[in-house]
Amino acid sequence: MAISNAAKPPVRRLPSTVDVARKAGVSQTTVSFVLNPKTRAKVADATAQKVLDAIEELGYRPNILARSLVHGRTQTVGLVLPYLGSEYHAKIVYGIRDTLSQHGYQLLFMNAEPGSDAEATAVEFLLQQRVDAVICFVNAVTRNIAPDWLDSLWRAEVPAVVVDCPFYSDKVDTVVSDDISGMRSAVDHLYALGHRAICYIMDDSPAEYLPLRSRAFFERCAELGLASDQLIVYPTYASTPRGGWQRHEMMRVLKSDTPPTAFIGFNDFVFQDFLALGTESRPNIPRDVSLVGYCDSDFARWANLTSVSQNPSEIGVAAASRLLARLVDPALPVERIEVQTSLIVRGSTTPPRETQREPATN
Amino acid sequence: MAISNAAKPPVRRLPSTVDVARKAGVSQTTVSFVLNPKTRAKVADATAQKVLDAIEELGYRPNILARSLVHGRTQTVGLVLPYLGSEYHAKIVYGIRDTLSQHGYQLLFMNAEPGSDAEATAVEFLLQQRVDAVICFVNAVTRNIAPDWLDSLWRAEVPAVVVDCPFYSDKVDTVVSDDISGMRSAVDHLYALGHRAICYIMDDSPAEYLPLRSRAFFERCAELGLASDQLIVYPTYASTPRGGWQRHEMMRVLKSDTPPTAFIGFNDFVFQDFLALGTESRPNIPRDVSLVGYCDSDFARWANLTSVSQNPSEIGVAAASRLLARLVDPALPVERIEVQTSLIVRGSTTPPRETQREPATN
DNA sequence: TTGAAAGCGCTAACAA
DNA sequence: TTGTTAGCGCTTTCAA
Repeated sequence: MAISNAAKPPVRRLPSTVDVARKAGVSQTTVSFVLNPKTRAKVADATAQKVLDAIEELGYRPNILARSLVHGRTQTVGLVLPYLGSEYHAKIVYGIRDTLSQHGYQLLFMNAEPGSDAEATAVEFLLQQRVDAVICFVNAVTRNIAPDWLDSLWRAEVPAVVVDCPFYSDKVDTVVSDDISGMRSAVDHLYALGHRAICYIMDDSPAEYLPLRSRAFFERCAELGLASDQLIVYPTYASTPRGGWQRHEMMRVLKSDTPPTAFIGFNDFVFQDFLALGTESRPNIPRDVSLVGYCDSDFARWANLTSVSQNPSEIGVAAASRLLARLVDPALPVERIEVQTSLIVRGSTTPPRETQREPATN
Repeated sequence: MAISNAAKPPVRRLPSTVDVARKAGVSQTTVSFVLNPKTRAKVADATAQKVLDAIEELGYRPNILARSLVHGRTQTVGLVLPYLGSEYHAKIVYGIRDTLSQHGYQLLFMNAEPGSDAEATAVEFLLQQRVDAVICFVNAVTRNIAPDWLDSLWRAEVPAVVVDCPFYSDKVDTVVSDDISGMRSAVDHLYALGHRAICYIMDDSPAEYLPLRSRAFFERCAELGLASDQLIVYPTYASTPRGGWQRHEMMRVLKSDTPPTAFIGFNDFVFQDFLALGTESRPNIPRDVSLVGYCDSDFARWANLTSVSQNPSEIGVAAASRLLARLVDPALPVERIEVQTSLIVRGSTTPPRETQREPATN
């Protein structure tokens, strides 16, 4: 507070078109004409050169704020990003950024913890900045509950797309990964290899908000007649478990009466400490046990882990494309776009050992 | 006028203070007074309520662009971020964001590949957006060569801080990690444990642009009388090597005539495939060989890897603080701020095996 | 080919 | 307590 009061620096006015015009001995209009490619031809070359010289001398730089004020458009799309360090989100954003920039839009991000007040503030700030459209992530942390800012977004009638939205919305376009077929492909892959006892490592979402992919695991197991009672619940939200916790849990399950021959993780990282461990004390992968992750992270690539890719880049492209379409025609009906997953088969999956053939199917 | 309105594309003008004023039956000034906390008291409650009702009814939302145009300040800091998926950069940005928001500044990001045209465009765009200050990263990919936009930043006389700047700049404040003492702490740690043959895994920067931490490795080895001819050069820039490449190189070195008893990596990730491997074929960590990484990434935490932390959050705080200081006093002398590293000792380092004691010191 | 002038939405003297 | 008015920097008719 003291600082914001003290922060009263002398407002240094930057050079404007008026300054440039005066220096070049022309009118403000002429300067504007020179600056705008569409009107550049209206000005004689000699005059234009004088203007350009003045611009150079003064270090003039157009003020987009003023331009946007006149045009009523900013050629800018706002994006609220919950996580900066996430490969998955990064790839989505790259897809968005590249698609938008090809169409002359700049992508402006803000970052805020998912579910925080700052997140709502960020959306509001972007709206007040008059971005032409907004892209947001609705994160799992929000527990499938539509945040308030989703409503203000809708009332603002600004073209918007929500990515990763776990719940259905009839107010705003959503782009999501096809979690269900993604998980089915993982189960089916193991089933085809001969596995009949699969342990699922899931996150600790409350049962009523179970992510689609978890629900899909149980459904597919039921359809195939597989037991799905071997489970590890990973405390994502409560607290990050100590290194070694995950390994310990997996070893415990493997030593049980009905040991699984394969694990499926709700993401790749649940296998991290299991794989990083000095191998004396853990089974061989994939000879003793098969592993399937979810996310197709860099880690999966390094660890040679079979994993379900959500094709995040395509998610980004889909989101941006939808936005561009709605920018052209705001009356488009609300849509839910599902992006297909791909199973990336690597070295962590193989048929189960012969010895475990008999008592497998339940 | 009516004609030009009809001819125009359907630019939907959002409600403005004029609309609110008309609806509330007051003047534009009154609306402005109600909106601004500092002048709110000037307006009678009854009048204010009429204004607020009108705002609610119209779905009015202030236009920051216009406000900024008047004030000449945007209360916004622009940030160009080269990598979105990097934990390290994320932690820096969180530090920046939190510090700035405490002082009433919003952080607006743009993202662009380091060294690309888009990066220069992003800086220029932010400047044209009239952000009050700019923070950039100068990445190693730029090969220690000052990018052109650094110069335009300087000429714009906008308060700016460059983070991770590998070269010295007398034009702009820089905040960097103390790479030299960071690497020295890694070498010293191993030396104190008794290691006398250390293999360094470095990136493939050309010799003349060697990162400080690599230079520091060789210098410290020389000071301690350690051989430093065992090297693995990791092709960061050329192409990401296939999984297993790194492990293969490390095994090769370990089977040489003068095997090292420890490795230091120029980051944590060079050890990833070595650690993820089915352990039959690799030595035990730390019994057979010690490992020290650099970055203190999540991976290091999982893998129980000793690593040098650059304290990225502190880097962010330092950068933001410096920016705030310069915002108050633009005449501050240019500074290079070094943030201290911390050696995080974990389970990957231990004294070398007895058998290798004799021929160690060269 | 160039210039004058009217706004875009908002703020802040200055009046009333 | 409220209103009038003059800009902030730019674009864009319309006129010269």
